[in-house]
This record gives sequence, structure tokens and C-alpha cells, in this order.
Amino acid sequence: MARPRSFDRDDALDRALAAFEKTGYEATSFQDIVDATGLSRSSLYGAFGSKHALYLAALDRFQAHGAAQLDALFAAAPTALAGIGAYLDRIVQDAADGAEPAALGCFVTNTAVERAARDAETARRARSALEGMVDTLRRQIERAQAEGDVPRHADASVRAMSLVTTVYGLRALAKSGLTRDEAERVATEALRRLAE
Amino acid sequence: MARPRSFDRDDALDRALAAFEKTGYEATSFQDIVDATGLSRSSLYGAFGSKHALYLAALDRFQAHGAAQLDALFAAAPTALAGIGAYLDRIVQDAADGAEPAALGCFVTNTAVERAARDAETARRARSALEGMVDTLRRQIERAQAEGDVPRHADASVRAMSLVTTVYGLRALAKSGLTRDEAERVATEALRRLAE
DNA sequence: AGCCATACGGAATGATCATTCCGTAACTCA
DNA sequence: TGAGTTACGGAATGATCATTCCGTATGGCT
Repeated sequence: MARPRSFDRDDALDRALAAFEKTGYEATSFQDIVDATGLSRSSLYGAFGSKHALYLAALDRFQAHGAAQLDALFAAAPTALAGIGAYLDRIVQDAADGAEPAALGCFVTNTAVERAARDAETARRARSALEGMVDTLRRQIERAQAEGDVPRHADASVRAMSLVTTVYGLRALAKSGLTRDEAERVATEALRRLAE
Repeated sequence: MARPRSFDRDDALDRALAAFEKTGYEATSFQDIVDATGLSRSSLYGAFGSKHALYLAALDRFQAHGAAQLDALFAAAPTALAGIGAYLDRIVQDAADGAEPAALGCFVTNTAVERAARDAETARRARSALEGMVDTLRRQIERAQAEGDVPRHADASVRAMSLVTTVYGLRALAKSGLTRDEAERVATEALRRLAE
């Protein structure tokens, strides 16, 4: 009935996401988003409503993308334990490489620490991302138990939570200057303990 | 030789710290600090130079205070393992209670995640806080080995890093809405694994 | 072709940001 | 007690913030 939007919504969201990933919520100005997307203020406000709404939309997109990536990683792994190992490798790699696009969920950690305490909508998303991760890992651990790689008597739920704690911890420590080597040792230890 | 300062520097620092703890660096305005300290802009600039310098000074004060508290906690514990257990209890308690003054180092985690990537001075402090924690815990683990509570063959350094990873992870997860119950289970599991 | 609803660019808007400046008050020292 | 120095309160300062607004361009529909 009227003039159609001339840009792709998801594309804009991805670019905005990259900006938020780099500098967080507060320190990313709307001008930064305008620059990152190449769109005008009007277009962005027209499509998303506000900086806050845009942030939440980017968060949702990131979350969906991250969850899909995680599923793909496990689907491709020969065994559940190998999948978890590959996942931890990925975390170590992402955490230690410094300024990369912060793949596989790092944004969620940042978001949780920076915003969740002051923004209920963000907190809701942080919690649901956490639950999703714990759930995915719990299923993989149960699969590993069925495959004989993790002892049957272990509480898969607690091990999943511990693993997620390690993942979030590694991300936070990476920002404190943990070296790749140190991260690797922590990850190796976590995997070893998962399996025994 | 001239008019002396009418407020206590450390006192002001403590109040500023409380403000930074509550809302982070970016989201805490200088006006917030003025309100929190009850001092004037001039006094604060006169004493500290800039918001950034004030932040770093607050960080240093927090770090010194936190390290002393940690040492006191271990000094008071009957055994090293009991001390580590008490420490984890404290982390769980702090993490789960919501909006309290974020005792025992939580501020360092926030700082690392929010600022370290964009501020070299902060990064330096985050790294040194991390090293201090790992070091303190490594010594306690070695003491626990001598006391027969942790197997001698264990690599105390790796176990210390794993423990610190868990601590940072718990803090990040707490902000994502981890319940106290869940945090307790993770902490208990971490302690159990440390000792075996 | 012409109407109309929307997209868009870019210039306002008003609030808030960190920081500076200045006049006055307060205190030390001689 | 008077001179010299610094602290302090509060009002500027200029930049930047998110958001709004308006004039024009654009494309779908009859």
C-alpha cells in the first residue's frame, strides 16, 4: 500500500549487534548504530522504535543464532563428549583471541553483567539464554552417559550447570587477561572432570 | 600552608565505589557521584582529577580491601579446605542476594567485563586482581594438600584457576538469574571435586 | 497516470554528559 | 592579625546523548 523498506531488517540487526558487542549498551551511541548500519535515524526508529527495543531485538537474534550454532556443533560431533570438548575448545579460542566477533554467546555474558541488573527485559533474556544452555548441555551429558563416556550415577543437571559456570567464568576471565594457555588448562580440567 | 581538605579521601572513595558498584562506569554520571559523596564537583576534581582517575582509585581501594578480607577469611579458617568452603559459601550468598554491596570482589568481575576491553589501566588492574586471587587460592590448596584434604598429586595451580573460573562464573550467572539453590549446587560440586 | 501511505535524510530538540571557571570562604603560617 | 594558599559551591561550557519532526522521495494500488 506504500513505499517498502529499502533495507533488510535482519541485516541491520546484525550490524547493530556487532556494534553492541564491541562496546556494550551504554557506551554504544545511536550515532554509532547509524554509522554501523549505514541507515538513517528515521529508518532505525521507524523499524525498531527505540535504542532499547533495537538492543533487545539484536539480543534475540543473537540468541537464536547462537542456539542454532550450538545445536549444529553437537549434531556434527561423533559423540556427545567429543561435542562438549569441541564446544569448550571453541570457547577457549573465542575467549583468548581478543577482539573477534565474540561468537557463541559471549554477548549474552556481557549483557547479563552490564545490563541485567537494571533492565528487566534484558534479565528475562539472560535467564532464558542460561536455561537454554544448561538444557542443551544436560541433554548432551545424558547422551554421553548413554554412550558410556560419563558415569551413569552422575547428576547430569548439576554437571551441566557446572559446565555453564565454567563457560561464563572463562569468558569473564578472558576479559581479565587470562592467557589462552591458562584457559586451555581450565577447559581441559573441566572436561576431564565431567567424564570421571 | 593553606586550607585543609574537609572530607576524608578514603571515605569519599568508598561512597563513589558504592555508586560505581551499583551502576558500572558508563552508567554512573559524575552527578551520581556528587550525590553519593555529598561533595561538590570541585572537591572531587580537586582530589581525584577526573571521573576516570576516580574510578581507578576506587578500584584500587576495592581491590586492597577485598584482598585483605580474603586473607582474613582464610586466616580464621580451621583448615584450608574449610576456608575455601567458607569462601564459596560467601560467593553464593553474595551472588544470590541480589542488590547488596557486592562484597568480596564482584566489582572486579563487573569491571573486567564492562571496561577492561576498552581501558588499558582497568585491564591491568583486572589482570592483577585475577593473579592475586589465583595465587591466594593456590597457596590455600597447597596448604590443604599438606593437611591431607586435597590429593598430593593434584596440580594446585590448575585447581586454583578452575576455582577462580567457577567464582567468576557464579557471579556472571547470578546476574543472569541463577537461583541461590542452583548456585549452591555448583559450589558444592566444585568443592567436592577440589578435594578428590 | 494519480493518489496516498510510508521510507528516508537531515536538521532541530531538550536533556544530560564530563569538565572548567570563578568568587568566596576557610585555614595555616609568619 | 594579616597575607597567602587552597577548598569549596554553584554557575557556566560545549559536547554528545536519545529522540522527534518535517519536507521530500518512493513505490504500491486503483
